[in-house]
Amino acid sequence: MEYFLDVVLPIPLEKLFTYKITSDEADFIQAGMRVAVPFGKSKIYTGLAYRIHEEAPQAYEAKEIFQILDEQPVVTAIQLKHWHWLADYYMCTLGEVIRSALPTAFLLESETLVLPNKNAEVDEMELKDDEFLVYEALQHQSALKISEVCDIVDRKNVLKLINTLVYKGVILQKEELYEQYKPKMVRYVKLSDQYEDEAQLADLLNELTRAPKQSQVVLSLFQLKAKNSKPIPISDLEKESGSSKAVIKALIDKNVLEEYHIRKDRVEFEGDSEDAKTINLNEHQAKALEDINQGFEEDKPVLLHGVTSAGKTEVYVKLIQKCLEEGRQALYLLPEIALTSQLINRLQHYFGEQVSVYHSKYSIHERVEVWNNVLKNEGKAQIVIGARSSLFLPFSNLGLVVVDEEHENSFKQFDPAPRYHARDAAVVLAALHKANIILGSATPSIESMYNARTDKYGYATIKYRYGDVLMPEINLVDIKEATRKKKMKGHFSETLIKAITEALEEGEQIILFQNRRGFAPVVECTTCGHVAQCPNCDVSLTFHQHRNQLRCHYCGYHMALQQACLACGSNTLDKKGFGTEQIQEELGQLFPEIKVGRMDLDTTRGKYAYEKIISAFENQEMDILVGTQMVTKGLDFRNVSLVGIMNADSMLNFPDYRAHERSFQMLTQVAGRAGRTQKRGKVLIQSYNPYHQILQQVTTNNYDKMFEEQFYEREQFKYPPLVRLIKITLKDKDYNKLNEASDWLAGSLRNVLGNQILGPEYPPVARIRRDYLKNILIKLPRKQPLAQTKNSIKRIEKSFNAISKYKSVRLVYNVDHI
DNA sequence: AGCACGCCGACT
DNA sequence: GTCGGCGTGCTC
Repeated sequence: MEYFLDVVLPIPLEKLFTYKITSDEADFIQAGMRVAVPFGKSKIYTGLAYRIHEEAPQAYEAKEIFQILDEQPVVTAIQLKHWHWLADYYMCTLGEVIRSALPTAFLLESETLVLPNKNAEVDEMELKDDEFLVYEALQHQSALKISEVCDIVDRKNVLKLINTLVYKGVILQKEELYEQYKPKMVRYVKLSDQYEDEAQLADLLNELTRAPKQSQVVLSLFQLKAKNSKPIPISDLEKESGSSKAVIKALIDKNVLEEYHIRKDRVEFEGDSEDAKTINLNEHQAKALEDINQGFEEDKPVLLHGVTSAGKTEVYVKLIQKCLEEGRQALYLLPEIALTSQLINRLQHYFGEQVSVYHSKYSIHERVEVWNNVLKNEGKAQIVIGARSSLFLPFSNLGLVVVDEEHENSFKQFDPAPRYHARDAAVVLAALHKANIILGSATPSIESMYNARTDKYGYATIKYRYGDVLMPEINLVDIKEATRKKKMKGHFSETLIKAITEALEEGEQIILFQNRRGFAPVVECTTCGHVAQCPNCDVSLTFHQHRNQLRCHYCGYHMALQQACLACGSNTLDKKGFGTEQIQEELGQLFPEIKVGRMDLDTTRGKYAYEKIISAFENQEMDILVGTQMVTKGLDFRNVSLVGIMNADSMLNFPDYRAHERSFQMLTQVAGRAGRTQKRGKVLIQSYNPYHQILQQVTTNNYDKMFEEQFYEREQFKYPPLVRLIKITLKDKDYNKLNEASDWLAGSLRNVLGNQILGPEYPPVARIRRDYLKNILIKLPRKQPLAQTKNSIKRIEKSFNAISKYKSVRLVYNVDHI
């Protein structure tokens, strides 16, 4: 009997690939194990075992698998189900889901190595220059990677070269698989066994009198041993004895000390914790908890709508505690890693070492460890806090999902497929596990509120801030009027300057919100009107002060700021608009003696960059924090009494059906950072149009009014949640081909779906990274069967791909595009 | 997606 | 004349 294995490969192809396996392998392999398989001419890929069967493929001869990589499945059946749903719903392949779901360290690929042919007689005169360089390099090194060969000959394509060398018998090729994950080993030391004997030990100490450094090390070892009986890491011994690695190494070499290794988790919690039972909820929180549990009884997701600073976290902690008591795992999803550090501290305070963290700033090794801990249902992974990718962890027994700040757009993944919305995917995940799920926000998304009002979701609300703190006082500042009367200093109105001065005098901190990074978005020549453009994208370059550079925020292109205009040569360059950097600089001029910090994409690059800025601000090392939307997201600072929004108009005027909803959320959230203690906080919103309905709704904290109006508009103009949106983006380097192709595609779609098709249209930025873009939007009525429509779309895509001139045009689907 | 094979311009 | 560009087709 022959056995076969269907394998999912992490590539954007619909189909499974079938490999031949032996009957032993067939007995051993289970779905969800990783297997290394040959793919294409020479490569080895990691795939996921999907199904074992005995049906030999008809059209081709199946290859044999290369290696089984796991003893036990690393992916559970529930995960596979969930991933199928994702691939289906978000119109991508299972392979693409796997690619972003598995920690990259799990997906090893082979690398071609070039080895010298030891047996060959090489006539050096027979080799060309490039060939000789490679040959010579291999005399000193035992193997070269392809990329190293490229460096040696300074060329991009070395394939032909390598083939020639193989043909001439100079080199051999080998495919090498790398296991990327390596457990972290900590080095420990102990005294060699022979010195257990008192007499031997005395001799040793005698001997060492002439080596004071070494004898100090041995004495320190005894001191450490006396403190507790735990193994002694070399690093501790180094510190205790105050001597160098070399001294310890000498002792190890002399066999006085013995070195050994113990495997250690990279991420560990140290500290004390307090029982979650000690939390006392106030009456509002307790009522909310009751309503939540009511919703859970009915097996519904529940929306928790609590004002900023209402104490939602305590409610979550109670829910998590109950979930753990039932012996089930809990997942806490956050939109942004910026938020995790504050939350980790709070959760660890209650749940100690049961908390694990999972997000993209963790190293590939740390991710594997968390993955394995979750898979084995280890104690330390009972609660996982993480960004959207933690949805993919191998939970076996998930009991609760918390989606905090559920309105956040960053829950939707944009660039690589799967373009999923973590909140919606979490609802599905919870259903698969029969787990409870709670979505929390101070400003729920229109979608979730709609679901709550139509009884699809349960609903709980907290209308009062924790500890009876008052909602902040929000005032609008008309800067149109102020500008006319020339009463602005830079971007600061007199009102704002006065408020800042007052807060500083009181020793309080201030947050200033400016939804744009960099210094000035546009640099324009006042003589000829020329504006510096990105050569790869259809946008103007943004000026960044600290590096004196012009940068493109789409492709990362950058150039030094020119002294003179590139078009006409005059030196009348003027910086228009303003970003966080410029605000920071203006503050320096207005208030020279205070400390100003900045938090935006540019200042939060490293792994601990967020933590540094946040804790510096918490410790009041800065008086004012200037930031982009990052500062709006759930951060909790005690001493902030004033929040200033530099300009509310740019958000409101954004050309998008969500602009108003988003502005309301952002402004309400950032306002919520003010006055989190007894003193009532103050918020100033500068705007050219203070009578805008959204600004009025923000100042009166009228979510309901905002919801009614926005919902009405979406009903009128057919936008979600009343319809489903699928956006198809076409990309091509050739402008004319793109236009032709998108017209063809839109036309074919119209034949089937009629006036549900909008476009094709150019997006606001019509060229990115040298690719021209065009969008086609599909608006599907809620009741129209989704699966059927997607099938029609996929069918049309097939015909599209069959047209050879459109081959180079790439299609990107974005379901429920935001 | 990679990565091969295959056909056209700019250099030794 | 070759080298290297990238356009098309396939991967069990």
